[in-house]
Amino acid sequence: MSVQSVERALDVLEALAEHGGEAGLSEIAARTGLPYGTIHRLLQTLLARGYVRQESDRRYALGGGLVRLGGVAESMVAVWAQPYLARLVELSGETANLAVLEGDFIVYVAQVPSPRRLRMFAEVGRRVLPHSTAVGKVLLAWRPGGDAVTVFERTGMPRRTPNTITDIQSMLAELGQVRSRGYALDLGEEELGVHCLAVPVLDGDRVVAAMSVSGPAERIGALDRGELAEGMRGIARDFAAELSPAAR
Amino acid sequence: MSVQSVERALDVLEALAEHGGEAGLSEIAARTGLPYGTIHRLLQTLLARGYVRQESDRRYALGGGLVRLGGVAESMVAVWAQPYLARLVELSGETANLAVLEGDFIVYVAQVPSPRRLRMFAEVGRRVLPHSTAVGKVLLAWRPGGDAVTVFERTGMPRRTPNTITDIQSMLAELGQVRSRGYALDLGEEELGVHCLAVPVLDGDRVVAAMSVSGPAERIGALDRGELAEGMRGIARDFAAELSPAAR
DNA sequence: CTCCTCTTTTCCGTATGATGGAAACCAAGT
DNA sequence: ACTTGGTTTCCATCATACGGAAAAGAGGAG
Repeated sequence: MSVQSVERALDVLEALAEHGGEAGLSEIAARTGLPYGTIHRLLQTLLARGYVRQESDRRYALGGGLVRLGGVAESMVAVWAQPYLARLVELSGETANLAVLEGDFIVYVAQVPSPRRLRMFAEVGRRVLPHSTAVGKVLLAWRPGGDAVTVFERTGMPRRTPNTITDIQSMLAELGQVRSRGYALDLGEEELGVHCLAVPVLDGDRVVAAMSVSGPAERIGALDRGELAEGMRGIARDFAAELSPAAR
Repeated sequence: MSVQSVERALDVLEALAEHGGEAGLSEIAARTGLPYGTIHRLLQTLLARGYVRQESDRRYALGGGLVRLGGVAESMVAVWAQPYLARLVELSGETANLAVLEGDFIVYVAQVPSPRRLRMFAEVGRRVLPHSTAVGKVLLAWRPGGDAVTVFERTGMPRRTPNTITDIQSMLAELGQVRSRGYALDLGEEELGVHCLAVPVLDGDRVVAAMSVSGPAERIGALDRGELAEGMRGIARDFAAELSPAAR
């Protein structure tokens, strides 16, 4: 049914990614539980094709080939998302966005703008830090364990507006709340006067993306959050279903 | 030495990417020359792991897993590039950038700013169209055959300034020149008053990235282009050597 | 400088697991 | 209902990946 060596090669790449993109042979062995000889052979193959590179201290790291494939894949996701984002716009009347976590940044990969005259636009491709956005909170709230903490340690939590949450304790509390109520808010924390509401796109219990609607504070404030979030979760679920129909 | 099934799985992924990220089984077979049964089995494996997804019309497409790995890999490249960009700044006195082609967009993945008071800054992560930048020209000039044409067909070539090259014939001539002299210029084609000079980072004869320096027209104009380009090519070569020491 | 330890790389006989041709299946159009 | 083009499944065969263990390197400590 499934090709063992390919699965293992993927295990190796994932182990490498989880180690921050760089690891020694033995660290990979510890993570994957595979014998040294096997890992080494797989790495040689990936190396020859440019999907892994070897540093001077003979540690291994993810290589440029993945950047290429990842880019193509990302542009596809944007296309698939279009109809779902359109539904979000219809539901809320506001601009809808799809964002993913890439490294430590939030990247907006697709958008459908609101039909209103006054509307948000966050150009597709823009990168922002996670702490000041609703999509960022969603993407981190559903991550395993201490992921969020380490991300914030690396990026810091610079103040963007007076409303930005800049201390890690408050943020962790916020993330807990986000998780329990199923959606995240951004009340002018990235830009004053701009509010957002975001929900996760879940594949099983793994978050693969976040969808949000954003617009001027007054209009967003006038909506019934619970109801809106409920509708958005439905759309996010449909989208997730299209992304991985019966995978795993 | 090398694991056959992994190599073939990579062939399949690359074939998919070259087809624009989406293809039927038989199209992949045509490209790779592998038997149907084999490809199908490999695809099932990649499918189960989320690196490929299947559309409702049972065609295959690159999946979300690649976005994740690609993101991690990209953030690594930025780190490795730092010292080389610093050398570029030292050489030119201007801001140095590293950019890659991601889908149809140019993405700036790393930057070291100039020490001058008046300096360029193009925030890392920014996406721009290729036709109006020196890095864009470089990345397309070294691509095989008609790649450049198809990219421009998809993106169009919107006028950014009076200097922007907006017609495809002139652009193809420009790319030929870029290739023959070994570097590309942007003379205020993306933004008036801002000039850039870019060189390719080559792995064998494949472009993996482009490095550029950019600054105010007067200062860039005062430099000896040939000499600067020569120095930059050396740095780009060193960087390429670090990226793939003895690969392929 | 030499020894010792830790990590990476190479080797090779074995049996596991990938292979691919061909047949069944499915969808869509005629 | 039939034909066609593409996709999925099957299975006997043997090429291939496997992994234990030994060799080679790289550092660090004495």
